[in-house]
Amino acid sequence: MENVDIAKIFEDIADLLEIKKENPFRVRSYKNAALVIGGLPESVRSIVERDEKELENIKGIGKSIHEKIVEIIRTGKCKFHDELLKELPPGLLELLEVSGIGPKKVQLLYEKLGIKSVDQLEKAAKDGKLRDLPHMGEKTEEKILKAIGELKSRKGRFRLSLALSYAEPLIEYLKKIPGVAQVEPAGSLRRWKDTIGDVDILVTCKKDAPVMDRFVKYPDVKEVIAKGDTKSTVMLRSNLQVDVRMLDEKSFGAALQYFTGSKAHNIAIRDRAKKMGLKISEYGVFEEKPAPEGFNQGTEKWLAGRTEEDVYKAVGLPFIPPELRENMGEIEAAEKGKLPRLIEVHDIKGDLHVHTSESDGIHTLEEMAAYAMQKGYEYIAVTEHSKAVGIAHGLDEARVFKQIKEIDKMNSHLKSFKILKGTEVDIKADGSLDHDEEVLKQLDVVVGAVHSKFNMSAEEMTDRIEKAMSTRLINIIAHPTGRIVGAREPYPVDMKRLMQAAKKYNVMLELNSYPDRLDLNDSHCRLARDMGVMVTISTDSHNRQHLDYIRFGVHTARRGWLEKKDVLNTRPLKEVMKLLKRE
DNA sequence: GCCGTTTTCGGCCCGACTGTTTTCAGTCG
Repeated sequence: MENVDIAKIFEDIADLLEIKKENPFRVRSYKNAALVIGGLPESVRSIVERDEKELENIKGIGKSIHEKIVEIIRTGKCKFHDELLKELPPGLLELLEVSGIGPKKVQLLYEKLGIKSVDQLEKAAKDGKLRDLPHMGEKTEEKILKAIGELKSRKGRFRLSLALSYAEPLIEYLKKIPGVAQVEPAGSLRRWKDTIGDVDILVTCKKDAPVMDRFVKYPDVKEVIAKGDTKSTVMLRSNLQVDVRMLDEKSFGAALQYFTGSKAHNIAIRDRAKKMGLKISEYGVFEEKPAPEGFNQGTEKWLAGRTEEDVYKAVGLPFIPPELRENMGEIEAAEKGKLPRLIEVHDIKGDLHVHTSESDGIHTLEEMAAYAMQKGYEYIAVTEHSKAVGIAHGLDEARVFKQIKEIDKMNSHLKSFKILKGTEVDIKADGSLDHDEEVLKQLDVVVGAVHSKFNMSAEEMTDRIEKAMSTRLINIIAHPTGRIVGAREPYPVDMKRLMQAAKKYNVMLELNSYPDRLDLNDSHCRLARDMGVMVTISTDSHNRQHLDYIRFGVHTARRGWLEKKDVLNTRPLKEVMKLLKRE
């Protein structure tokens, strides 16, 4: 029972209570609890196992939800949840996934027509039975049918890199519309989350700029979902939904802050404002003045909203970088002036995990090095697979020696750039390494990685990796959780114990920037930071363009509050060599 | 159901768009 599973139970409870027309604030409590639990860096299970009382310190979790969490951890079930599901058919929850259908409509459909599944809803809409219900007509039927079709074809969220590949050209297109001043993406895209639900773009422009007309005519638009004067929504051919909002310059910062989220962060900021007698909306920060005698409505005075800095300043805070806005301690840190000085993409001085055509890459050593130099790097480490990874043409010892010679020769011609000799040595099932000690000792950097038997238990897998580290031949553990998006779930590993071992054996953890590999996430980064384990951000490049993926890794590190000093490859070559000092 | 430097009771974030109305309810973000 992981955090996501527990969060899902509370989400279900909230939805079911809402359908039952329960107290909306009670509903919100469960929704909020789901949000909080989903965003925790540590598994609730381990918190409960360590000390149940620690749950009391988590904001948004009170007595009742606390008890339910413990119940879920102990028994794997929640009685209250089960009872609600007995009372209402589980299919009702599925109905909520149809866009345009909320709890009120679900309730109505169930009560009047006995609809309790998406299929039944589809049939009723096709038969024209919905139009007799209040607030529903023919158009509603059409909309519902369309939404059901989309739900059925929907593939879930978009990987950040994919969403960016659609969003960035659209942003350029919007910038070219006459009269447009500013165009900024907001939402989870701006927070650089691993996956994106939809894209929010904010625009300021001259009064008569034809933003909405042009936007809905963007060549990649498949369907216009809504078109208004200040807000429009379209579906791109890729099934990525995009919202564009037009704003006054005066409120651009407030809107950017509001639409960047996260929801939890904004609620906390608004709450803070309220306590200061202020109101924050997407239009700005307002001072609320009480109603004068004889009037029942007070007035409000606009205070700020032009920039995000102004908004934060109005509530007594410094600017908080979007990547931190998760209500995970950033507001408290900002209050105390203790926000991290986050790592930047340009801090990266080299890449310590790249492949060439010698194993399973497509570009040669020369080509990879040339591209890295062009990026302004000081060094790269060539880290080919070892022989156990046959599918990747892993190198045996003889080929490693051959590559060492080749690199020495190239380095002798290079001045301000160095190619480091390395390997991505396979950690075999018993924890032994796939290269002899003699070979490994001749290399500048040894990256260790698991490529087989992913179905071990967390205990076994952690033992396996720890044993490999205990040889003291490894500098870096690559893809410590092994996740490949869309291809393989992460393998289980006890991350805390792994980090303790990393500290003991002076090993660093790799944050893989490759977009398919979200294997070291922001929570892991925070854990590494708290435990004093150094991280390296690498691309695991298999062609030279992959070196540009470094920005994804850097932003994951930013979400994990990492600073320049926490990351090995922000350091100049000399320091890196010192830190890699191999005995 | 949660929370508290005005409160252990009485609040709880706010506005646009749509489709249905004829002044508004529901949904969404």
